Amino acid sequence: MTVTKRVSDRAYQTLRDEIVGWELPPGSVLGEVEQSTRLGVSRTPLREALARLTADGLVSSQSGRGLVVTDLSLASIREIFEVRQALEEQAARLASRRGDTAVFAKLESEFAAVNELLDHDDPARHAYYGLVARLDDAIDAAVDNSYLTSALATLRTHLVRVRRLAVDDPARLAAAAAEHLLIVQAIAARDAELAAHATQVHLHRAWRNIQKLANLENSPGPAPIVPRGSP
Amino acid sequence: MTVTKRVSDRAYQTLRDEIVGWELPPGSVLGEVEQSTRLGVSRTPLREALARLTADGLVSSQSGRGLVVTDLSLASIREIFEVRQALEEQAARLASRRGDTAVFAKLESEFAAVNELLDHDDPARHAYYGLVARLDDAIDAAVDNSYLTSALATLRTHLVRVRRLAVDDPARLAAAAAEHLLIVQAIAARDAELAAHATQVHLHRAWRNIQKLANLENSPGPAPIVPRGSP
DNA sequence: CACGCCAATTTTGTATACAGAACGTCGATG
DNA sequence: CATCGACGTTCTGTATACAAAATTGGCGTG
Repeated sequence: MTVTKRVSDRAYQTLRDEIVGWELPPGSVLGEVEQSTRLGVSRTPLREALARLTADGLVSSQSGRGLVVTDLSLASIREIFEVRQALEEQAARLASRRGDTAVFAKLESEFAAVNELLDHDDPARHAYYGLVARLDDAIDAAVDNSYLTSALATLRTHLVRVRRLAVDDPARLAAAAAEHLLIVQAIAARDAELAAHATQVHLHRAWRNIQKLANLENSPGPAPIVPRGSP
Repeated sequence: MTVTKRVSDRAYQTLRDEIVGWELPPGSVLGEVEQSTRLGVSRTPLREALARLTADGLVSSQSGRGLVVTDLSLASIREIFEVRQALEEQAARLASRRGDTAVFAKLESEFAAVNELLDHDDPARHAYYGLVARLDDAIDAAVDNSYLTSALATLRTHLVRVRRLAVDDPARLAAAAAEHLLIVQAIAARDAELAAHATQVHLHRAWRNIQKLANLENSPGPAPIVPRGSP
């Protein structure tokens, strides 16, 4: 357990968790004095936390009128996925070349048995997402590229926020697990091209699934997935 | 001329320019009080500037002992290029699909006549790099993806710092211009695949050129390109 | 002579106070 | 009744003061 003693780090993590956990939904305005009193910290460390969140792209200064939580329109999710396509394909390629085969072989066996994880009714799918997180960690370690790793980290933060929109689809989850299995197999077999292509397939299907869900919720039109609003 | 009135922004831009301009070479330690007195600002806005530089990856906290300007080893440049491969290929693809053909056709004619720019002896190659910057801007506008654009912006900041290592090679500059020409032609012709491949070719050659220069300077060994030191 | 510990100083992290700017509101006037 | 302007409130941005932590130097001891 990494105990962060810096107050600004605690404020950052708290706000970040609240944003990705939808306790602070898109459009929420974050006044400095308001949040500093709420979190019990001074304005100085809070400003540092907000600066980091701005750098992450989780909040942005809406026309000078305070900071607001970035919205999650379908268009912005598409933008995230376009970057994700580029970075995750590259990560899959590099991991195939540099990764520890044994590590990915073990992950392969775990993904092969993922049905058991999905059967245990775990409302938040903690076991499954934990396995995916361990795959992400293994890829990060394999690529050994701090720039790529940090870029992927911020992307994943945004994707956790998106996840809320797509959780309730067990069929999609099982399909995603199968797609992950192919990616891990390719990396374990040091097949960079297959890993890259399998990653593209996975992201294509994930994006299509999000599009489908968005169309179901508020059909039709290019409207934002969630209405703006404060808690 | 965008006049930045915020003191923290001025401090950020000043430090950023000094870092990419090698006035603050890699390894320089940036004490808060030292820099705040030097720039004539208080510590609070300076800390915000340093936080942004940290987010950019230009400075990092070296084991708690103050902030230091990130070093530019050959390994770190390779990492930058691995991310660049992924993002610029994607940008080229998307620009080919979404770009304004007329804009890129005009840039195409300018790159075709780039020899004239390179003939005028401009020590800093301002005209040439200005043209490249306009190409970057056109691509940013074409891709219309804020996440991708901001990621490319930070990458380009690092690349300006790298540029110092590769300026003195007119033959390479002419070759790079020809490579850029092909990329622009492909985008103007809406040939996404060719644009992607031409981008890969360009980045491959640019990286090879940097490797060659690094080997010439301090052969052999995986040593950093520049020795660490303060000004 | 080397290793370790203690103290002094510098440095970072946090809090608060002050100033300036922007937004909203209330009132007055056309 | 609508619109424009001025005032007040509230916000961000900046500076400074305070506290805590870490490093460096020196001194003592093994």
